[in-house]
Amino acid sequence: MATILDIARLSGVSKSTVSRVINNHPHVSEDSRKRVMKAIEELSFVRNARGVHLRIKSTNTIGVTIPVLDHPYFSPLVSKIAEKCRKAGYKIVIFQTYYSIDEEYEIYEKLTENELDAVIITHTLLSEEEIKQRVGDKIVMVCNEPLQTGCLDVFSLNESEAVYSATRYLLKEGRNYLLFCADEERTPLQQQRWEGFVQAHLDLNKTCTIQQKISGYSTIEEGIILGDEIFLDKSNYDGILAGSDFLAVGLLTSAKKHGVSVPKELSIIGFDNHPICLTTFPALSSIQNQTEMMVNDLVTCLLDRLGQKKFSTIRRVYKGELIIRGT
Amino acid sequence: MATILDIARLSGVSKSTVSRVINNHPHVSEDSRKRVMKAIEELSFVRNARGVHLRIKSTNTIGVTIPVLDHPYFSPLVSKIAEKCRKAGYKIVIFQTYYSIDEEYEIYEKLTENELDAVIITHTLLSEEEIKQRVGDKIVMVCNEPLQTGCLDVFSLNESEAVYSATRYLLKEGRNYLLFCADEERTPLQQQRWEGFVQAHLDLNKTCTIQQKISGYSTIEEGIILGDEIFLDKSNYDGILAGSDFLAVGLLTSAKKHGVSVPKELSIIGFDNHPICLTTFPALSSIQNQTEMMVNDLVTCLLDRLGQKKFSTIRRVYKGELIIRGT
DNA sequence: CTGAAAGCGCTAACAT
DNA sequence: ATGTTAGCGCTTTCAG
Repeated sequence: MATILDIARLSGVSKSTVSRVINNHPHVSEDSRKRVMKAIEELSFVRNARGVHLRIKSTNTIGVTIPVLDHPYFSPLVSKIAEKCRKAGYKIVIFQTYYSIDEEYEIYEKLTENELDAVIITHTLLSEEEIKQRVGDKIVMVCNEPLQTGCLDVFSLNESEAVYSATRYLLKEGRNYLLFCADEERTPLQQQRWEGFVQAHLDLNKTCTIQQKISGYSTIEEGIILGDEIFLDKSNYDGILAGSDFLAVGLLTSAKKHGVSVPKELSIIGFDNHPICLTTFPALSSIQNQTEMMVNDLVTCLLDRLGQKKFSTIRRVYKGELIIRGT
Repeated sequence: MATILDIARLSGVSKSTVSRVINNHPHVSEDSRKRVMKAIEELSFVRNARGVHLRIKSTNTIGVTIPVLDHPYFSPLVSKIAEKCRKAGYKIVIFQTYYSIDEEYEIYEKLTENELDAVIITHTLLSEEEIKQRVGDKIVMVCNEPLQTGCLDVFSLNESEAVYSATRYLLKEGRNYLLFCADEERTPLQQQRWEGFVQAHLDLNKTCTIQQKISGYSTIEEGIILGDEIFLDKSNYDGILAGSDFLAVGLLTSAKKHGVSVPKELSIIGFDNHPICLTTFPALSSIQNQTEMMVNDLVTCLLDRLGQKKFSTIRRVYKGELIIRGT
């Protein structure tokens, strides 16, 4: 592996000049430049990023977390974030956390150890305070997870309101015994959703117990499995709030199999308004959120932070919209 | 930001000893260790990875490419790869290529510039030779893309055979005019699939023209759009080989909408055997591949390469299986 | 068990 | 326009 020193020697100039050429600095004679380029070619030199990073104290890289790569909601979300950051000239790398605290720790470590210039987290099992304490004055931005202590910049959706309106809708439609399905119940997001669910019941003078909540299901397969359990003994649920559209589709598939008629006997509402909603019969009702705007604002804010602008932490919440289709 | 020098000074030892403590080296007195730990605590020191990387000439990081994050086939695939590598003690980072050659170049650059110890590519628009020429003796492994010139280690699926058997099946069932849908037709993978399609026709003495091939569709939405075009003017296709299950589901949705009866008038076969196959009515026929085994073998091989073992390039192909359901 | 010293590859004042 | 020099933060011989 040739280094700039090798290039310098071969082309008869100094390291500095080589560096100038590599980085397209002005004030290099055409002659020197040519000789350097030739040497680079000959030795097939490539810059060693490790040296650069140490020297310039930056890696121009932003980390983005995702619970698991293969996720119908988070994949498109992170994809959007990534695209925006790239356009702003940053390299972006994606980390899976597997809903694990230890994985999260590792990412914050990468940040504090300077492998990353900033990280964007799309979900977390930690409190804002703990994150803040771990990363100090390094930049971390929260996307999608509704944290609210103001330690970090957070851009999130109004989860409780979305669920509230969906729940209220179902109850007003005459549904009496609803099931609430959470994905990973430990996150603040899921807690907010549950609160919306409970609040809607309260406001309409309906009772609602913790029995109506079930956690840990999110995929199509899991929806089918869960449905097979629920519908086998002819449950008395007449409405389900699924934590994701995929889960909802799995439930719907199972309901059909067990002869439960949707929406006659059972109503189902999904989450995220994924295109899959259009493929079922009847088409799946769902909740759509303004993720696009959320991502735009977040990245704008991030760039300001990276540009050393000073301002107090930002917290912005985006509204959801209930989309009623056939289920 | 405190450095080991600060720690050394505060604890009254040398940089070397601090380094030994940080890295859990033996031969450090209990006393020194304690003083160093105390200083680390006091100054809330964290190691700067940039210095480490430069010094140890490694980042312990493996890059994995994915065309786009939000992809029903690649997401689970990359997820599996990532998990295996992590278990082997490597950090892994994921890069989106957006089916763009320039993005690919950037990743190879990261490899040659030593930001990465190895990269695994799950698809490519380049030839093996060009990749090899760009990365030299750095490690790049190919997963899923059926390259065959032997410059690199490649682990791939037998795409042509899978499509061949599906096509043959449809033709034998009496279907006469099939449509072949490719995702991104420039890749070798898609070319192999097309070859399988053509070969099956040849072997059964059927004609087949380039008109029967269509490219650039892969999502549910695109399936619906494509279906809306095809079924509007009552096409005479009586069978479709969709490049992915999601595309197939979109097509199926559109077919229903236009009153095209499946499987009576039209047969559809998807690809990848995603759980979504179970959610349609009739359930979607598809092609299942041995991705699990492919990933295992690939990572094993990668670890050998990283462990400096010498052996000539490996090329392994895994068989697919046609799964006939209702469509 | 510990410290001194060299050096990984690069950039950027500063001087000329 | 170019070279000299210092140094980013760390690990690792080598000597003691």
